[in-house]
Amino acid sequence: MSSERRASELRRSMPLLPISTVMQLTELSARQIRYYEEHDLIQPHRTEGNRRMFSLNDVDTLLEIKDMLEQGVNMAGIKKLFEMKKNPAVQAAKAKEEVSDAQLRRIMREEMLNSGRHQRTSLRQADLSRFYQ
Amino acid sequence: MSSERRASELRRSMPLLPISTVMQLTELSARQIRYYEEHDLIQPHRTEGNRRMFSLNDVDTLLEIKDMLEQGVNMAGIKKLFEMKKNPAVQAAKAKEEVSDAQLRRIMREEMLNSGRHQRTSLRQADLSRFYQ
DNA sequence: ATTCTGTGTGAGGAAAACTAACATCAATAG
DNA sequence: CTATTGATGTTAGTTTTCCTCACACAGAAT
Repeated sequence: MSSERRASELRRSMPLLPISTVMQLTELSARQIRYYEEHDLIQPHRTEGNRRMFSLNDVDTLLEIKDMLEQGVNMAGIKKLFEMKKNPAVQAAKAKEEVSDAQLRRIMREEMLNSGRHQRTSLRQADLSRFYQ
Repeated sequence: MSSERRASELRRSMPLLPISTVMQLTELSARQIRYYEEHDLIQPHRTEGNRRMFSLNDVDTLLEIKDMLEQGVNMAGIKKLFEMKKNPAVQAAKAKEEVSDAQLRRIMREEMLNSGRHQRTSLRQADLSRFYQ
């Protein structure tokens, strides 16, 4: 009944990684990573000495951001999509899997119109529906 | 069919963590971690700039080392135990789970006597059999 | 034609990590 | 009992990594 401590028990939200590691894992530049933080898409921890420390969740988020950018979505669009992900209506729909693509698109459109009174056109760059199956 | 990249796919042998993170994860001092490396119990990677980068496997190994030290095994004993772990005979026995405690102890004793012609007494500090159940 | 967006780059400064050396204190050996 | 060894602490001096801030720039949007 010896030690039960294991590195595999790591919480995905634990701040473990310096920016250099995250750069390698995501193939993003430090500039890009900091820019996305500036736009509040990630909130890495800070050490006492003000160094950013990233979690595995942060890495996943950055990979999603990279993906969307590569597909032509701009920052504003990504922000909206992330907000939407937190939306209880969307989450419930996704969880129950009782939505068709069309329905999900409608939910998303409503949410966008609802919260996007400003810069209404900012999402036109790409078809967002691609990002939810 | 979007991105399949995930931080959860991380190989446990990937060098991800700086020493500060490993210190927190293991509650070991930098001095201790470097000392164990000096004694070849871990082999962390190095960045281009000579910084140590640790894998999750390294963290696990360090936790094992800590465990053994706390139970009174000295470095020499830990080295032997780690060598034993790599021993095909022991591995096979463990894998097949067809060994009793007594049998495993005998295998280990033989291995110790075999490879430990020098400093035969260095392991006396603690009962090694505790470390294999 | 001008503004906005996302990213590159460089300067200057601070934090974190490195090696090497010496200090310490308990356990072991002689 | 004294001397040695083993594991760790501490400190000094250096190098690397990361930080912020500022300016540059190309392509897209207005």
